[in-house]
Amino acid sequence: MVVLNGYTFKAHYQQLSHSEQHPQHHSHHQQPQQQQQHQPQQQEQQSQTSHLPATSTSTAMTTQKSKRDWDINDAIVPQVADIEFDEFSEWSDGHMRLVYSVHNEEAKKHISGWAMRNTNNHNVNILKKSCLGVLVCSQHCTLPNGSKINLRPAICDKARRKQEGKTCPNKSCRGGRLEIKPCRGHCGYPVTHFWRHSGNAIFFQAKGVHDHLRPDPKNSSVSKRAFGRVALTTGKAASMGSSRSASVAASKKSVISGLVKQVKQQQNLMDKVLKRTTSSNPLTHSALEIYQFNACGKCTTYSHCTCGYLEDTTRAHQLSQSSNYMNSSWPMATAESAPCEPSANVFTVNHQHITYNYPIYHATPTAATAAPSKSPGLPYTCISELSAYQPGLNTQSNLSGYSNANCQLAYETGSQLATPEPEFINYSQIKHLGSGTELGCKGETTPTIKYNATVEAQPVAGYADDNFDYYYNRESKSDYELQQQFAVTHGHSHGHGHGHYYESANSYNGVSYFDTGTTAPSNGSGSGGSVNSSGLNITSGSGSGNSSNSNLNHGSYSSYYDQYSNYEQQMAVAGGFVAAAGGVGVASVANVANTVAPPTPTLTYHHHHHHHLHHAQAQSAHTAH
DNA sequence: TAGTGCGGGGGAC
DNA sequence: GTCCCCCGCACTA
Ligand SMILES: [Zn+2]
Ligand SMILES: [Zn+2]
Repeated sequence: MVVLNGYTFKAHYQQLSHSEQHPQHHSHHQQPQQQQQHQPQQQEQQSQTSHLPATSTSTAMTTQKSKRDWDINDAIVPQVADIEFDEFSEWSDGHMRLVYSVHNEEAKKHISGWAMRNTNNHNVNILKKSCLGVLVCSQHCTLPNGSKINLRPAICDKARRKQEGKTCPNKSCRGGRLEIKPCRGHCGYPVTHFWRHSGNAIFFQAKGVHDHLRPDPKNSSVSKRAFGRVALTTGKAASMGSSRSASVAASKKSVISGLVKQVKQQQNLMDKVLKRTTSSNPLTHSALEIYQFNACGKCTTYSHCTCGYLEDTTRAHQLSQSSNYMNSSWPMATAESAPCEPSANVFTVNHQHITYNYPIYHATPTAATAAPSKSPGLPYTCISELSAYQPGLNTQSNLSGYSNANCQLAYETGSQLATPEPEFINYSQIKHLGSGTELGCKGETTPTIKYNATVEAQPVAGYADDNFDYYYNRESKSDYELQQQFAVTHGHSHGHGHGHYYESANSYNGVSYFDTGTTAPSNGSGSGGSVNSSGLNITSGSGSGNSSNSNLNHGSYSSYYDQYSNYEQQMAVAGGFVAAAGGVGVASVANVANTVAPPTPTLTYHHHHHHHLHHAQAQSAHTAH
């Protein structure tokens, strides 16, 4: 099952929606990586295309809204039945959300075919990764099999540095050097993946559409040659993995397949962009879908955004002119910088960096006009396209955290691989969120908090079989929303330079980490969580992660396991929900009656600026005040 | 040796 | 003060 933009896409629905828009695509199941190299990207691709937003796509889909409408940053994410887990998608692309079983080995490892590297978002509960793009030849040479150099950047910084500048593995290439073609698939920033463990599920969310081909696997012939393991003879197929003893026929065959593969990938890549240009009317169904599909929700400009698709014939043209892969940068460089425009009274979601999050929606005419200035020195203009959204249309798309806003960002193609990427609620913003103030783009100061669950303009026919509606679909402000609001308004605290975000709950104190392999401890007994009623300073000795507490799960992904498992279970009983991104402390759930207000998740920020305290120490110091 | 995640902290803003 | 992002550490495969 796939959840996209607030909609649930069961297999058949995916097919349906897909066939409606992209009849050429079918099954959404991904191929194993091995096969990937030999098969067109189509099938994988479709996973992405089928995730085109749904807004008004079809009645079926609209009515399919379910408790699967979650965002990785929701305080509460749905609980998913075992049978509903998605198959692992190695090449997920586009804005999408998947739910895996905690027993899914691949999911547990947070792997991806794309070169995704860890990004420190200072949120131990949500793992963020950003795409490193691909390694290409500076000469853009062509391999004997007709394809281009398209290698997988090493995840390890050191290893990657060694890769860069190496001579092109293509023997027929003169002077080519390997260089990184950074991913800019998410409003000019790298595509990001988010992982979060909760209950019996692993929640995965991807943001952005890769603007580059899938990198060859590390063990590809070209890769081996490039990095010194295997020699690649000029006549041999490069990335197809043909053996040295391959016959001429086999060689030709692989050459062809190599060509076919990359050409198809390229085609798909262009399709991803071109399809966004097919409609020039932002209000048309497809345009709206595309909006939702591509918008990062934070950036508000689309005129130059890599995510853009509106009207952009120029870009499309340039794209189509590019050879096998696009140039190191998008044609946006030639685009004009569009001024920010006020948005209508529409909702959007604030995806500021630093992530604990409850996406912040703002519905102010002027809110979405600020320039995020995400990356200093980089031209980054924002225009809200939200005006395309009429409240009556369907704001459900916002539920997923994606607004129909785009951005424009042009920055140097350098070795900068980090990910200044649009994200979630900003801690500093949280603390400004008070009563009904509003917060616009980064840098603005007048926010109105709206949560995923509450942006809906039009109540959707509910699901009688669970409490989803109760929490998510009620027209009036729900308890859930109130909780969330409380959480946020109280979640702020000592926002200082370096620290981490922790979620805590007023009624909680207890173990911080669970073994992902086991069920969450029953009514957790506390192990050091200390909570104060203000929610300002909550933590536990184990709060810092895997370093200081024997209670910790030393699995590499234990941190992403929801801390609120107990509560989650309670909620599961009560309403089929899983409480969220818990930070520190889970505790006597008994106090948190299932029908009563859930424990208020609060955000705690540990100040470490210029201090070298361990978390436990930091906490003591902190609570001392 | 590389992949992975955690997290300190410099420094730009 | 905020927070992007570089970097090192620990651990694993
Ligand atoms: Zn080359
Ligand atoms: Zn990418």
